[in-house]
Parts: sequence; structure tokens; C-alpha cells
Amino acid sequence: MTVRVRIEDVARAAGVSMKTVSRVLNNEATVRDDTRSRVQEVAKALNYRPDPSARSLAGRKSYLVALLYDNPSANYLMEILMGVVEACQAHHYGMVVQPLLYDSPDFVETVISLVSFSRFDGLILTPPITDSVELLDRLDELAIPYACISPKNREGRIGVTLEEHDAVSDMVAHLVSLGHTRIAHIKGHTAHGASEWRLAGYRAGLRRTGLRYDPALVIEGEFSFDSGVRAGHVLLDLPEPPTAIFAANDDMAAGVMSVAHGRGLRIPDDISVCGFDNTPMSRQIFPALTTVHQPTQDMGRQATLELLKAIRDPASGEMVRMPYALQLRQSTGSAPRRP
Amino acid sequence: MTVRVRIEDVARAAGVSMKTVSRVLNNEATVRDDTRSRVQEVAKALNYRPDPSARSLAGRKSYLVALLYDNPSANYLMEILMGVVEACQAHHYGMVVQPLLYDSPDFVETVISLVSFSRFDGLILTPPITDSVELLDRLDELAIPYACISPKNREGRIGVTLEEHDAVSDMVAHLVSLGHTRIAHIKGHTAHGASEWRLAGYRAGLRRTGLRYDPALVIEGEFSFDSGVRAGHVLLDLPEPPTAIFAANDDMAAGVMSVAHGRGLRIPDDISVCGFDNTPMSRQIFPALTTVHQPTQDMGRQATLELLKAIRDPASGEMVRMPYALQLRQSTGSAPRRP
DNA sequence: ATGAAAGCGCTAACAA
DNA sequence: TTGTTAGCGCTTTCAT
Repeated sequence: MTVRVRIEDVARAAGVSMKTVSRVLNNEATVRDDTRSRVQEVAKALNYRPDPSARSLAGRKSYLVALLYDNPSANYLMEILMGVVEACQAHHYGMVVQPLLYDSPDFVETVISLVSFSRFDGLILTPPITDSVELLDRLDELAIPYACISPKNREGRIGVTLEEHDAVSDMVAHLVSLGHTRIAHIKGHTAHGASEWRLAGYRAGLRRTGLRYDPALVIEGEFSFDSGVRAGHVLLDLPEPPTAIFAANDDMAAGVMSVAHGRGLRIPDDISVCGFDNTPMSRQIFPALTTVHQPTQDMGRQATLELLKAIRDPASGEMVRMPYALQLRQSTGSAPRRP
Repeated sequence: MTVRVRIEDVARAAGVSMKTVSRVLNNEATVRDDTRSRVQEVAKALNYRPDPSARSLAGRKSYLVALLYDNPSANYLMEILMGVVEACQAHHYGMVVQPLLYDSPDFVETVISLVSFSRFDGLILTPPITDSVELLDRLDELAIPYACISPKNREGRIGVTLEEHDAVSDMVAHLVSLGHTRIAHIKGHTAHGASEWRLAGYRAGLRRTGLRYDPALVIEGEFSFDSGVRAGHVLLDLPEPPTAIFAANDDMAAGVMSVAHGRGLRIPDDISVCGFDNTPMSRQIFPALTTVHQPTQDMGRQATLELLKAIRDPASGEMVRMPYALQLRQSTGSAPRRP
């Protein structure tokens, strides 16, 4: 490998000082246009790239953001990650992936010591980490920039949100328009804000269409396929079972469908099922699952962009609202006629 | 935030020189045991952690490995990633995720410039990036350590492999033991070594059980659900359709199952289907899919361990063979009696 | 708008 | 076995 090109080499070749090259590199304003372009040309010709470690040491910046998560679904995390990476690449930041144990007793301390020692310029938080008030307060104290993806509380935070409440309400209204009147709901894991929003959206959907809320039709779940299976059995064992089931995510919906198939029920002729997330799996099961699409990758990207803004200027960055869309497929249909 | 503790502070508190502290930190042998433990205690008491940038700048090491990939399935990558992160954490390395375009004309140059400028201490390569002879040669020239996950060619490489050939052969033998004699195969994407191994394993399985290889029963696929759907239609439209289908991965198997369901065929009564990968989805579709389990996360972890060995000592590191297992579920059963 | 000098916190090379 | 000195390549601070 040839010897490394340093800032000094660029400076000499361009006939300016190191500091001027540095200014050009960092897009500082106080450089004359012709000087700037000359330096840029020379840097390009020499194939110069600053050394990250040196930059980082001298400038007290790492050009690194960390993605913090605790045991989310693989697809969700993967899509978020892709979005974060995309935004980071575009802005010459690196991304480090950091798994965490949200339920661990020293969770907050772990994160704090992590960020104090690794010098991340900022953090991307995913649920449920977004909801540790204690952690967020500590980060604020330490003035460490962070962006939240779908936090429970959006006040004064930056990141992205999605009106899950409205999405679910729309979905319920759609089921009602198909003639369903007994619509069940399988709740998500209690630790997640999403579970609350989706339940509230379900109730809002019923209210909006004039249906009564029946607690017997609402079952606890925890976002897993197995919990969907359990809930499916409970619901289908009911004396008067529902004709439609809205599960708080696709995995649980798949569990319900599996139970229905196992009992010889036809979907959607005998029972309609829908979920939330629009995972790749939702398109691959039979029949294809009606669900709510959330632009997960874009959410990762947007959250990162807001974070980078906040890193540049702590006063900036906002909470961006992302659009949702109902993804209607074959797992929902008209309510069966009851004898 | 309190002021940062530096190596100098530790040295003073322990009554030794900075260099001695440095030696302890880097596990160098030439330190007396009592000195070592004293320094360690002081470092711990002061809650000292070395600054990564400074270490990196002075030592020409980044303590960073990069995971290189091109558009794999989300689940596969996620599991690999978890394994890599796990191993990295344990050894105080950071991991950076790097998406790449394998088909791009300047693919090799992109990677080379990436690694020359970012100073990664090593790389984890996933298929099909593992199979760019040109890239691997360049990396060897530059003496950049890398580990391969499931490379086509294992000679002289380090990383992990799995005997996919044997796994598939076993699976075919299992189908034969269930009475199947017309067993079809849907191939994977041509760029991947896995496609070759799985096809070869299929042929070996037939040979081993005395069945004839029938080219009409082998269909092109590309690892996607949709390609599985297309292949499924072709196979079931055959004058004498197969009674069992081995798809080269789970996504394509799901596509076949969807076609079968759509045609009113019962699985496994009318037709058996099996896949490869044991994705979470394979357990969630109905009926649950028989497939080959490969310990993906462990493969990521092991590959990383080999990489870290090679980073420490370029002469070390090997190709580790990982175990597979048939995961028998409900999508396969006895061959139907033909009239 | 530009430059000179002094570090950032650590390790390499050498010395003792 | 331990310590001293001189950087690593960049940005900061302060001049001009």
C-alpha cells in the first residue's frame, strides 16, 4: 500500500496552510471560494481522505452514531438499521449497533457509561428504550444528542412518530364496512407504547362506527407468534366467536391464522384476520395478510437526519410525523352470514 | 459531566509510568504480576477507559471491524449481525455495518478505498461478497484480515462453512423414506454458492437412494418468494407433478405453499414441501415448514472469533465447520397413494 | 480570510 | 521489568 496522504501534503500542494485545508474539509464559511475549490481539486487529485481517528481525537467528535435497541423483531430492526445506515453514509458518519437489556437493573448506568466512554456523537433510540424517562433525563443532562423512533411521549423530543392510533381506527372502520360487528383485538406487549396506541385506536374505531366495546373480545398478547396462537384459541373457543380479529402485529396475526387453519376455518370466508407492520412474512403467508404499512426504513433514515441536525446545532431537530397506509390483502373479506 | 480520566491520571495514582499502564491495558506480557494487578485496581477505581480515538491514532488500530454485505435476506443478515456484535462486544471491538453493491462495476475499488481510508482492523464477508476472487486477492495483497461466511471456495480462507450439500442430501433421503419418488427442486440465485451446493446435495440424495435425476423436476429460482410462486405453478402444471418439492430456501418454499393452497391442495396430504434456512417465518406459516436449520447467529460469532485471531496473528485463524440439523415439521408427510 | 503553534490521549521506539 | 521521548494526523486557539 502506498503511503498515506496527509492534510499537510494537500496543504503544500495547494499552497495554503493545513488549517485552510481543514476549514474546507469541515465546510467552514470563512474561506474564499477560489481557495476552497482549489483545495478541493487538489484533495481529490491526491485522493485524500482525512484520518477518522485523528479528526476524532483533535476535534472531540467521533463521527459515529449508535443504534440502541433491545430485542425487537428482526425485520423491524433490520429496516430501521438500513435507514440509519443510509442516512449515515450520506453524511459520512459511521454507525455502531448496540444491543441492550432494557429490563436489566443497571440499564441506565450501562448506557451512560457506554456513551461517556465511546464518545458517540449521538444516539438513535428504538422502543422500548425510547420510554425510559430516567435515561432520557440523564442524556439531556449530559447534553448527548439522541433521536427517538416512535416514543411514547413526543413532547420536547426529536425523532419520528406515526399516528398508529389513526391507522388502527381506519382499519377497524374498514372491517366494519365489510359488515363485521364482532371484531376482536389481540394486544401487544405491555412495555411498548405501540400496544397502548393500537388498543386505543381499536376502541376509537369501534366508537366511530357505533359499535360497542366488549372486553371479552380483547386478549393479552406480547407481539410473538406463540402469544397469537394462544389468543386465537381463546377467541375461537368463545360461545359467540368474533368474525374478524385485529392483532396488534403481524406475528400474532400469523398465529391466529395458523389456529384458524388448524380448525378447518377458511380465511377470509369464515373469519377475517389483520395485523400491523407489513412485514415481509405478511405477504408470504396464505392467504396474504391485510395489515398496516409503516415506512420503517424511512423512519430510521428520518430519525437519523434529525439526529444529525441536532448534533450540528443542539437547538434544532424536530419530531417528524410519518405517513401510514392500510395494506389490504386477502385475509380480510365480508363478514360471514350468521344463521 | 466530570472531567475525563486519562492514562496519566492512572499512572500517577498507581505510581508507575504511562507506558506501564498502557502495557497492562493491552495485555502485554512484560509486566510483573503485582504491578499489573495494582494498575488494574487503580484503573477500575478511577473508572478509567482508554479513549478509542487516541488509541487508534497512536497504535494504528481502529478496534473496529466491518460487516460487508449485499442485499441478503433481512433475517439472515440480522442473525449474522447479532453473532458478530456478540463476539465484538466480548473483545472490546466495535462493529460497523457496510452495505455494498456486488454487481456494481467498481465494486472492488469501492471496498478497497473504503478499507484503506477507514482503517478497519478486519472484515467479515457474507455471500456473495465472499466469492469475488478479485476482491479477496486485493485484500490479501494489502494484508487486510478478513473472515468469510459460507464462501464458495474455502481453500486457504478463514471463517465458517456448513456442509449444505450433506444437509440437502439428508433431507432428500428423508423424503424418500416417506415414500416420495418424484421429488422436485427449485434452485437458488445463480450468484450464490449455496445454490450450487443445494442442487448438488439434491442430486446426491437422489443417487444415494437410487432415484433417477429428472431435469424436468428442477426449476430455476432466485431465492425470492415470487420466484417460488412461479416455480410452484410450473411444477404443479406438469402432466405428472411431483409429490414433494425441495426449495433451496424457505422464502421460495413459502411461495410454493401459497400456490398449493390456492389450488386447493392439502399440505402435506397432497404434496410435501420443504425449504432451507429455518427462518422465523418457516415456523409461522401453515402448516409449519420442514427445513434445514443452520446456526446463523453462531456462524456470525465464530467467523468473528476467527477474524479476531487473524488480526492478532496473521498466521492464525481457520475455516470452522458448523453443524446443521434437519428441522422436521408439518409440511412434509407420506407420499400420497397414486391411483 | 488565512496561518503558526500547541495540543487531543495514547503507543512506538528506544533507553535504562 | 520499567520509563522517557517523540510522534500519530488532525483541530483548536490565537494571531495576523
